[in-house]
Amino acid sequence: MEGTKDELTISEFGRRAGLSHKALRLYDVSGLLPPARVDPVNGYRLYSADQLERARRISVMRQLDMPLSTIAEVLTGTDEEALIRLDRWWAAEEATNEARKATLAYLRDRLLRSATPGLPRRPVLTREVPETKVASIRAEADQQSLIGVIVSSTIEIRAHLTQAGAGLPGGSWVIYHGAVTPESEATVEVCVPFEGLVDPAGPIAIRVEPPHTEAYCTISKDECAYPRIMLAYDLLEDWLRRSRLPTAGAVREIYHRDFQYIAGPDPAVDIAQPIEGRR
Amino acid sequence: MEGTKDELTISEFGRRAGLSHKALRLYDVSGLLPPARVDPVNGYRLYSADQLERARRISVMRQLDMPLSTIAEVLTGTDEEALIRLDRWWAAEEATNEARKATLAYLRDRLLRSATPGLPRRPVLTREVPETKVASIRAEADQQSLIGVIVSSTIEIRAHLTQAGAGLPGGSWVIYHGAVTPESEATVEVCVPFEGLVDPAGPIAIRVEPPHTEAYCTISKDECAYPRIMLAYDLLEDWLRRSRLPTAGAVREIYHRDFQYIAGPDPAVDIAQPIEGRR
DNA sequence: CAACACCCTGCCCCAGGGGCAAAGTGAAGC
DNA sequence: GCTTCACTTTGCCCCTGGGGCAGGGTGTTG
Repeated sequence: MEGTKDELTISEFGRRAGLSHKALRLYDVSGLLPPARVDPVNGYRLYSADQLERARRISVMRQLDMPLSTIAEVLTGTDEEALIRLDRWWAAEEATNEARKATLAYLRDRLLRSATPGLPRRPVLTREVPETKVASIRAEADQQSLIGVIVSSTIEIRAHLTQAGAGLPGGSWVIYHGAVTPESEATVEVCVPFEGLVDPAGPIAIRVEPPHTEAYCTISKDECAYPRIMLAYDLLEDWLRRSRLPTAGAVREIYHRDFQYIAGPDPAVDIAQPIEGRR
Repeated sequence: MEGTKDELTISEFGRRAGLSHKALRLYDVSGLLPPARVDPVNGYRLYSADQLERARRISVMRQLDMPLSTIAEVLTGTDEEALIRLDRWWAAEEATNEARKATLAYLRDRLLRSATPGLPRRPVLTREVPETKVASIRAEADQQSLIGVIVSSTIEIRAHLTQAGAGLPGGSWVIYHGAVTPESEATVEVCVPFEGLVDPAGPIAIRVEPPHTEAYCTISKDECAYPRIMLAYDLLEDWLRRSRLPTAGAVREIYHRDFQYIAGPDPAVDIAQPIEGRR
């Protein structure tokens, strides 16, 4: 025993703090909790009783599944600052948990739909789309930045078209040249149709969208959030597989004329897939 | 392109399912999602379009942070069964999240208390404890089994003492011969004091608890749950450090005479630490 | 002097992949 | 036929947060 000396060996310290000697060794080499003193002869780690408070805090934070790097950040500075950073981290955790809940709801729906097949609550239709002149911006986007990219690009294009005196028949769409999932980013192309003569400018390109046939499915703004929106994609793909029609181009989301980014139950967006139609 | 053939290469399949080729390779070797066919010449993995549904489900479940082994379990059998297992898993996740919330509350309290020092909301007192004859059961317990072990041991001892015709002055306590944290288990000793002459039986030992001085702190049943109960331990330890009195034995939780495992705000439990008192 | 309880470092292991290298392979263009 | 490009395979090392074990040093106690 150490008696009156305030130096604790690693296992004594670990016992009092609720940490294994393996964890303490790790926290030492990572700099999160270096011992007060290391015996230069032994190499023994010697902790002071004053370090118990920090060690216990670390132990509790690990029980919250907080990464060591985050713990190190949170525990710098005063306790008031630590409290603020802790609350901020927890808010982020709550947010991801909300996202998990939404994902769970989607998964349940998918399993239920498969359990009771033939329940296409929204029809998939086809239509002919005429040749259209569009101004577009291509950008890389991940799921976090996607909405921001779409909104800002649309505004930028609209401003350019208006300034150029072009006619705006309304509506716009986003072509997904790859899958934007929580893990992978992809190129998206924001398109705004117009009438008249307009020069390209900066990131804004002018091109002609060729005429085509597309299969589409209309959903509301409420159904437009990830992962709920996946249901519409599933529906469309199901229809395509059953109809045996080959696809002809990238999938797109078409925003109706009066679309605003405010939630609501009214039809507002088409999920569309160009197909090789009968001409 | 594969054309009309229903065999997809690994990257095509991954693109359609939202899974990386690394993940697919892993799911193959782990048996979670083996490809429909492996070309014996190439070694190329060839997936069928029918496997897309399972792959997408796996992808969504991974977004929920479900371990691969759990996914494999959940996805066996019919979709209805899968749904049930999914809900069961989510209920467990919710439970751990509730526990995290409680731990967060404790951590915030600890940081707050340290931020505004000198806030001992409950007094720590000392008292002399006379020599006492007790019947006790020692058992290994982790945090999950702890309450069950305590309750069942207490009942077992009480039954034995009653049957032996001993007098029961009431109350009981649990001595922690080690730390019971969410990670580590330890030996706990459930003690029931009695009067009269009783034989030991099975796991029940008879011994004399020596007279001692102890520092203690009284809390309510509400405050008795982990990790909230840690506050009482902190309080006691703080007091001990400031009083500079050496400890003399293992810490214990003393349940008052009328203790029942029903929540409530009334004082019900003493957290006590034997100390080397002035005789 | 031996036994035992500690302590150290170093190595391999887990999930769930990411990243990179070396090597084989298929199809398309020239 | 040859090159190029895209694609595939295997293999290895990396990350987090430790657990477990081996081999060797140390300090106290009987």
